Amino acid sequence: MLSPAALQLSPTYYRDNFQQLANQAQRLYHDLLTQQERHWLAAYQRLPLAAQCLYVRLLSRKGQWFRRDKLHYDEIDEIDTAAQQLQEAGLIDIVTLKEIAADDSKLHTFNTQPSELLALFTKAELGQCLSVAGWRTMKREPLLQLVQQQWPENIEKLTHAPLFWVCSQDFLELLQLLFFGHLQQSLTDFVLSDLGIYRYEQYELSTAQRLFQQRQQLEAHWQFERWRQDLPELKSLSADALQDLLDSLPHAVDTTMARRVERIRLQLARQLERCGEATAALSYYQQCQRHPARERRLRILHQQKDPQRLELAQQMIEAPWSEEERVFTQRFVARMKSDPLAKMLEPAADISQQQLLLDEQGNTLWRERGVEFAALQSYVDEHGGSGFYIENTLFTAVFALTFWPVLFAAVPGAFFHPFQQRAADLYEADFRSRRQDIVAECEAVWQAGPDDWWSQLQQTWQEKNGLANPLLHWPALESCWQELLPLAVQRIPTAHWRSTFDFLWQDIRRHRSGMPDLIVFPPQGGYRLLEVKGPGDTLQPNQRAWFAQFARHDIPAMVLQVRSS
DNA sequence: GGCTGGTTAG
DNA sequence: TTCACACGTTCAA
DNA sequence: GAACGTGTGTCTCTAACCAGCCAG
Ligand SMILES: [Mn+2]
Ligand SMILES: [Mn+2]
Repeated sequence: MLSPAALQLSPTYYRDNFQQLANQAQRLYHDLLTQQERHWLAAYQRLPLAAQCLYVRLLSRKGQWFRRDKLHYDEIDEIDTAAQQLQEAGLIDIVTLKEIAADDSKLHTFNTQPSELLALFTKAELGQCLSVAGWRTMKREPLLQLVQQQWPENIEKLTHAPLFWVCSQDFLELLQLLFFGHLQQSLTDFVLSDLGIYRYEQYELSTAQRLFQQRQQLEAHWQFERWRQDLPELKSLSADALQDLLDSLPHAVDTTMARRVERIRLQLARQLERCGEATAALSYYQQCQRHPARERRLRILHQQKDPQRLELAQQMIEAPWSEEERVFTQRFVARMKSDPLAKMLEPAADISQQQLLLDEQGNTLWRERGVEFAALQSYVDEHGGSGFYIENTLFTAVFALTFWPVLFAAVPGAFFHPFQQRAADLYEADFRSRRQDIVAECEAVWQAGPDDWWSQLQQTWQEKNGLANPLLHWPALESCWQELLPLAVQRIPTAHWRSTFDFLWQDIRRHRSGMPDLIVFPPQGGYRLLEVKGPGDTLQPNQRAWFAQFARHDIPAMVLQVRSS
């Protein structure tokens, strides 16, 4: 394990990171940039180091106004010189409150509200400098109201020090978008990685394929990502507001954007349903081609006794979009009381259940560490052997370690910046087929036999330990891995591994969750998966999908109904 | 003077 | 940018 | 019983710093 203290950043780390963003944009996307953007980048690149540093410091802070007298950076000796150079390069403006107060047009030029400038000062400064009677007892809000009313009278008394105005946050945003492909990651990711807080696989970056080919595509993404970022809490929105948002969703310009737009369309439509507008939601669900759009539609149509429900149900039975949808449809249609449809259903696989009564000690464990640990201890006490509380972690981990080279293979477009925890297309349907050769190599290892496979797993576990991977929760397994892995490899038959891996391959995104809580290894050999359920809990849809899969492949899984005695 | 939430930094 | 559980409410059968 | 909403704990990167607020 790397200790964070051992990793030191350069004094100008933030500028160096920004430099990487700028360089990549200029190298890969020069032809997609506007004249203004090119000039901006060129102006930045011509600056001396100290000015670049000051600029990036300011750019990465909130707001566009800064007080000179509040800026202190150890690594920038002459802030005023640097600021002067930035002004000459046209990257910032330097202005005093006196100048702003004297010229009405200044606020307009700087696209600024008085409140943005007042935000630079504390309550005490506002009250004392502007001689507001009784400011000490006022809250900040009413004080601001008062001061704004007398704007611009006397405001120069707040400070004689210059103010810096930085307007090009948009450009930084553009660089982020070009580098990461979205706006969720930022310069912070460089730091966290350099500090060793996040550690990423050293995959090979894809240079052949750009994220954006045309300015129009770039603009569409930019606008959408910004819109997405500013989206308010859905819960706070009225039905009308939701409909407006739904109607203003953009047309996607590529499959990536289409996926993101549709995800939001589903969320908005679902929220619209919660507002009691089920009928309106129907038409939005109809535009969606992914789960749970048809599930929601079928529920609504059924509730409204709409005749169309039969046709929809039939389509869903015949060609489900996902295992979760298939499992839902099978159960739901059974309750729809439609003879023709009922004939189309698969025979329902029964899920074996067992009761588990907890003693006094078990009840204590339940309260203190959760129902799963209580069930685990009680079961192992009674039946002997050993057991582990693993939920999704064991199977996704063994899968990820077995196919590690596949997950991080350098396929065109899969990796385009150094801070990805997964390939861009990991959750796409053709992920596996695009890497078929490497899949075959990895399968050869695990099918070579338990010993070869086991040592390969151990080696990858050691080698990759701690590297970011959505299928691997390292800390959760750390304490039990050495004990658990040999048992798992010996006791779980190859055929079961195969069907489990196949199921994961089928839909990595959805099938990474829903696996049972416990795995137990009885003294007489074999293994068993146990899903623990307290009194008020039943199988979730994704858990049903896994249990259906277990039934198809004779994998020993059951539900443990836990009751306290 | 303690508590809290937002911002900044590495 | 999670995942799962517990608990309470509502609704329909 | 089914479906749903909500709160909770787990996970969250962490710590310093600052302003605002309020109880005493
Ligand atoms: Mn669970
Ligand atoms: Mn459970």
